[in-house]
Amino acid sequence: MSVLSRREREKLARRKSILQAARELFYLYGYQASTIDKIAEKAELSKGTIYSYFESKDELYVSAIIEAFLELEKTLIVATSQDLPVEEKLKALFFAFVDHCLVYKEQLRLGLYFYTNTARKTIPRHLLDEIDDHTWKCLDIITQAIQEGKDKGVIRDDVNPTELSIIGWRTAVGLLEMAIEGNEEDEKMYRNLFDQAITLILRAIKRETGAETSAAPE
Amino acid sequence: MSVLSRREREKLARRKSILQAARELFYLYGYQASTIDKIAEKAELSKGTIYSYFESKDELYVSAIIEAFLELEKTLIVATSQDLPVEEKLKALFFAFVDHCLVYKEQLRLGLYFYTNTARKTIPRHLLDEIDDHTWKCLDIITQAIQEGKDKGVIRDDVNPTELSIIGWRTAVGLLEMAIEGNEEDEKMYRNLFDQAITLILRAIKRETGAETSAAPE
Amino acid sequence: MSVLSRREREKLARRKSILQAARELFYLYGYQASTIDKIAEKAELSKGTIYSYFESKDELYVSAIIEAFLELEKTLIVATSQDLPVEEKLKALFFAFVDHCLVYKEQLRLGLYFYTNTARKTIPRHLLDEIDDHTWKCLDIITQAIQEGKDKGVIRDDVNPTELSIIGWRTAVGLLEMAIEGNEEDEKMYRNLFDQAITLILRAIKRETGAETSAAPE
Amino acid sequence: MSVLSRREREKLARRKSILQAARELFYLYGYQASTIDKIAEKAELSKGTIYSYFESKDELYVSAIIEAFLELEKTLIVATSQDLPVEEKLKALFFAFVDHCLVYKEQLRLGLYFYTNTARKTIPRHLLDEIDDHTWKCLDIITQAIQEGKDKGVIRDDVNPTELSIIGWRTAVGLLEMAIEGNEEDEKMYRNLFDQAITLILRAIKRETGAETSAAPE
DNA sequence: AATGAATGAGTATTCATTCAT
DNA sequence: CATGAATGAATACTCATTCAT
Repeated sequence: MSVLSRREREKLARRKSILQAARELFYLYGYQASTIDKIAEKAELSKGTIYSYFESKDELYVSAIIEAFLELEKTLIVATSQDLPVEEKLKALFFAFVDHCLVYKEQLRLGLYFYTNTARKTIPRHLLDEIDDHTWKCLDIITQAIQEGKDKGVIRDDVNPTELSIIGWRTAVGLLEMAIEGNEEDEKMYRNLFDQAITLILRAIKRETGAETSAAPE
Repeated sequence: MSVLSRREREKLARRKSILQAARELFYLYGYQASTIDKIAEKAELSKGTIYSYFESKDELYVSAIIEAFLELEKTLIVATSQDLPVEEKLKALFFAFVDHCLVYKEQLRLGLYFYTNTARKTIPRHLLDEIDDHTWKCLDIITQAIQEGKDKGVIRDDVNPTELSIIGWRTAVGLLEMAIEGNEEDEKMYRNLFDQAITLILRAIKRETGAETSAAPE
Repeated sequence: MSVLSRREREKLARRKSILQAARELFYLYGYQASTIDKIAEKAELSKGTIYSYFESKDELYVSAIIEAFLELEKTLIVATSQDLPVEEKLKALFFAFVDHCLVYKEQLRLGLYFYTNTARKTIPRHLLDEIDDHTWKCLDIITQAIQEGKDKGVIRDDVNPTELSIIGWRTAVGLLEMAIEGNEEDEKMYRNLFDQAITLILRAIKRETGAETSAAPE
Repeated sequence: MSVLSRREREKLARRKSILQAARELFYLYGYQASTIDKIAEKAELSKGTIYSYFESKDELYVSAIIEAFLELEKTLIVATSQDLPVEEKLKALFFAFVDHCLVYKEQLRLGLYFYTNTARKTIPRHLLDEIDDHTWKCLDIITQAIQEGKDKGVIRDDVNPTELSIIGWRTAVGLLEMAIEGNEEDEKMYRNLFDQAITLILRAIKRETGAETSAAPE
């Protein structure tokens, strides 16, 4: 089936295992503390090999972010493919993102560094663009779900789907950054905050149906 | 007036100028890339002098965060002291925070690093506590404004002021992180997003008074 | 013959050359003044390479002491293996030690620092133990020679071999510390002092044979 | 009585207190770790003041050694002034030195550094000479006591007083270096070693009087 | 004369990257 | 291709010494 030779398959597998090791370490210890030595050791490869797959630590780092994005995309697609009422679907997407980040914490950690760092100035443009592409792909999935809600008349007309998707996304990010630093014990508190946040957003964008609004008729 | 000797005043001024230099560099280049050498050079002082004012780079860093918080607190207090209707006041607080961060961008950058970093494990506990204290002080100002809104019957009963203040704060942070990376040209777009975000929040927490909702009957 | 690969042999050789450079510098300039930079330069290697062979300056330092001890041990074993009368053997051991230190002066210097230094508190226990082990191994060689003398009835019964070996050792050390500071011209004077010292010790511990003491009354 | 003005007396007192502080710290923490800052703090003076009394840390260090020598000299003079039999007096001198060093441990510590260090090359000649002078003064006291013993026929004719004084001195130093590093618990062991050492020396230099040797005739 | 703030050369150590084998 | 030894620039921090007040 596969048109890849054994060699090529091995190369891909090797690349994967480097990325895997890198992601774990980057998440656990941050960018600086995750030395190429440690990554090589964890990947059970030599330092030199790392460099034959990635040009620099920075590229490895960005590749790790992209890898995380690929998984996130898959998760979001699964979530959006479910046949759910609009509100439920938006909630599902919100939590798909939140839960994905709580499991693959490196996604956020990596992203945090990405925003913080000088890296932004040293990383080659095409890699930055690639990350932006992935960000937009994810946002698009959410945007479409919102548009769908508007089409169905469930969401207010004055809602701009793109803007709302960004706001929802960044709200989640803002809370996640806090959450992934918290103790395990605070988990419930954080879950509650996420719940409150999406509930609040949904309440704000729902169309006030006649029934509801004119609740107090007369 | 001042009971400080000239020497003491000079020391304080010098401390300020070190902090100022540090904040700028920390913002521009991040924690790691802002070397003590560069900070000293920017402050036009010698490395040794930096160390006579701050015990370590970590302490300088945390002090810079605290300095930024002190200014933020002042800004928030000014905002909350205005005699405004509840909604207006909450909006004012939201933008007081947003605008403060857009000017003193290091506030966010510093904070980001604070969340990201292993530093969290190496920074002395009392400094961490100090930062947490300042965070809570700022949140308290917002929390009180929300409570005020509940007391006045403008905000829904089911809103938990503390939780809402956190959600609003983190929403702002989430968006700000994106905004401070953007180009100047995108400024309007970001301003619009902030507007949308606070409008959305306010709409979601406002009590639906009979009058308002059924407002437009027919 | 050798089961070591070329690589392994090279590593060992490199390690030796680092130790050699370190020993010379430690001797010439003392611990503090012998910077890793200078050692690296002398060994014609980079600083980083030093650190791939030794964990820290302390470890390098202790390793240098141990290296010196290994050579001393060999020298003492050669001396003690000779088939000599007791007195001659003790004298041979004394001068084996003295001459070894006069050639490998760093042995003493290193040891001096070892005794002087705070290092004693910072050096990892197992390294300290290793040094102590080597010290005792050397002392044991001397102790046995003394015991042999007692067994043969040449040395007084009231001599405690262990204690005497320590006294002899430290007498040599005390004189050596002075000698290695002296000018080349004073060499004869020092040699004379060493002679006097060992003669004095031997005279004091020799059993007073009947003949000599004329003990045999009558 | 004193022809010194108050000013001068104060200066001398200040100098003493600096030396006192320096000696304690030099002994406790060694040369390197005893910073001018700490010495100044201990002496309850400012750093600048230290430098108005001593040209450099090195000079302060050498002055501390000399101060220790002055006290040692006094102690030895007291010991030698007692009207004791030759053997007793030599033993008294030996222990005067040993005990002095065990109390004023910095004497040895300082001396150790003195021998070890590059200092030897950086310290101004006249200071080095001064230390040598003091060393010889102390040795002279011992030398005279030995000569006295020869004159009285208690000590062997073939003993060279100067050489013997050096040997005894360095034997003590060799043992002391070991002793001052040992635990308090080992004190007895060390005392025993000192005893053995001086006993051994005395036995070796005593003239073997007919009476003594044939001691057990009859 | 005393002070102590400022200086800056000096030091151990780390780690991304290269390249000979 | 993979390896891992070697490199050396970079960095936080120290401390003897100076000098304006």
